[in-house]
Amino acid sequence: MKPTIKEVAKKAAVSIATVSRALSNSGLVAEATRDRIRQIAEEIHYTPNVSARSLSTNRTDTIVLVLPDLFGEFFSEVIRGADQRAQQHNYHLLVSSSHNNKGDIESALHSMRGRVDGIVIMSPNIDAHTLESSLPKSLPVVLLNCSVDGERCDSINIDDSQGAYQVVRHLISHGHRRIAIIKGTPNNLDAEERLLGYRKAVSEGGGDISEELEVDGNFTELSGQEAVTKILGLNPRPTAIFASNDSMAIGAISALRKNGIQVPTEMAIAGFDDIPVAEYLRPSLTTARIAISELGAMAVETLVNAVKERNAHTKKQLVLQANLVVRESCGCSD
Amino acid sequence: MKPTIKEVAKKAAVSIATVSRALSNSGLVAEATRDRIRQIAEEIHYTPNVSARSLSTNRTDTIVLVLPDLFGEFFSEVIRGADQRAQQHNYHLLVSSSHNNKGDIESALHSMRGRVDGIVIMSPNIDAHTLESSLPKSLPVVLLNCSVDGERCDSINIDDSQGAYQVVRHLISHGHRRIAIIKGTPNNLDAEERLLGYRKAVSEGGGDISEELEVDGNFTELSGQEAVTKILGLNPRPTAIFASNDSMAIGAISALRKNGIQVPTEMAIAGFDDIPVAEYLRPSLTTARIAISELGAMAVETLVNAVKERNAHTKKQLVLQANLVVRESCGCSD
DNA sequence: CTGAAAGCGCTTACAG
DNA sequence: CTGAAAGCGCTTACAG
Repeated sequence: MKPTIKEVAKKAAVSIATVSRALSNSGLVAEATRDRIRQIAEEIHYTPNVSARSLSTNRTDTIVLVLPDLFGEFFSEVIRGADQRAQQHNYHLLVSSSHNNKGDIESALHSMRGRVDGIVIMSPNIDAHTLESSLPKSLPVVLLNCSVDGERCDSINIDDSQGAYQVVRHLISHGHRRIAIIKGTPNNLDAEERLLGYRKAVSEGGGDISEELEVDGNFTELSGQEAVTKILGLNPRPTAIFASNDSMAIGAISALRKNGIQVPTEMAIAGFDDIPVAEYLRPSLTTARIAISELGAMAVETLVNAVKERNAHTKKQLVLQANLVVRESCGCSD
Repeated sequence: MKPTIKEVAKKAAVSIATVSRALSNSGLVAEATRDRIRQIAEEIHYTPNVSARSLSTNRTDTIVLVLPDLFGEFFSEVIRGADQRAQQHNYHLLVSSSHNNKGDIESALHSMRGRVDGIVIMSPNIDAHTLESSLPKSLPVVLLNCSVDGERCDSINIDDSQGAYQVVRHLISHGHRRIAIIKGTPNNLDAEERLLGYRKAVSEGGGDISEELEVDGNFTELSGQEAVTKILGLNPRPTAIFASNDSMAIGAISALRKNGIQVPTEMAIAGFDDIPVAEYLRPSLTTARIAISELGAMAVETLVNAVKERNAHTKKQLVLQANLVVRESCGCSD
């Protein structure tokens, strides 16, 4: 079976305490002893038992990333950034999707107790109370796009309203006055904030504000496609669409093309997120860029710091900017 | 601090053995006792210490998915399927990217010892020897798209050559005789197999076989874009392009459009994978469909079974079919 | 610089 | 049905 510290100790003719110290670089061990122990450990392929170590040290060197979903490039970018940063810090990364479901979040968080040193949770559904009550005390937590305020956790939020404002403002400045929005998932923090940014830009710019211009969506390509049907039924027809994320913009463009409507000449479109594929579409997508993988990396960085500080540090509230990227789909690439 | 089994035992006035049995459903415990213990555990928010349990049981209820990379929709779909199935079986999912790097794979596999009950590894780089030697004995392993043969592990492979064959055959049957291929990453198993399928279809169909038609790529959008430059320089110019995956097809279409070349009328294109976004592109992408999330789910299913069988089962070699999906980009949607 | 021993918090034969 | 006790494999004060 798997060799244990005892075998190493026996072969090296030392105590297990010395083996432990030699292998973990802690405590003073005579160089010769240490080298001998290391070599023997190598020879018999010894690796310390992780559970035993964790039980002693009360650390797991593992963190978890709880995401609402794992569908699409947005989340894969978050994971990529998180994985990379976790590896840099020698942490293992557990991932878990909560399906935006209260029960799933609670059971996920519950089952993580003792399994991880800290938690990054992205839970944009507006349901602050539930989330707050199911968060473990005593364990470092970083909140990503959560509507929970309070100084108990570090948090990172995207400046959604500002990003949406910039995008719509850009459309306005190029003459559009009747701009539809495809909204994100209902009760979703990012969706709400982007809607507010849209409204602010439209009203400031003297554009049409009306409920019929605010069409339902749920952040998927399919919902973007479906929204277009409604938008094309409006009278007068809007001249531009702001999709609350890139996936819906992709779906929308697809549907417009199917209907024989040229983008951007007959209908301008812009999205939000700047997922990697956005620049490779034709027309390439005008959008509000957020550094998605950086978001994942920042979250992990913040969490690792919290773990090192034993959660006794002053909690930070970070905001990640979203920046307008003008490409072809809005028809005003100047 | 976190309550332990002792506190529960004390409050319930029983031994810790009884608490353990009551909470794990194992062993007979009087119903009344069990209910009382459960209630107390609930009250004081007791959760068993995972490390202690693992140390005793020698199980971790965790599996790991080692991927070459985390970039793009392909891998995110694999993770999604794996996560879903792992949750169904009450396993936790660790993810790790190896960057297709020998050292990273070894250290990843090494650091997993004792941390997981089993490993799913996708390592399409052709480097069977290294991989085989760094695989842990005694731990269940499922190989995804690896060129390792042998009956020591379960394995799942995509039928790449057959999929590529179908796609190219389709192009041939619609009159194309000069078809370029954008190859995948060098020394990558899937890339090689797709190339073989391409060659077989072209030669059977009486198309042009030549080295200049086989252009380098590395599975990224950018490389697809770059490949187009070379392809457009060929004389005579090919009438169709088979990109070895969808991401490169997206990059290729982007570059063709930039060059003012209409897809599919002036140049037909097909990809491989059927990533979710493929059907929402305009033109929508003709491709070889593989059930990507299903691949991740199958891998986990197979692994969980191996864990339950204590790895003493007969190992299976599974092959996942790829099926032609005809859409707009090849110009022959009939 | 090294060792003996306690302790981390569980599970599970073994008795009764 | 329940308890006492051994044992899982480490780490880490405490001595020396």
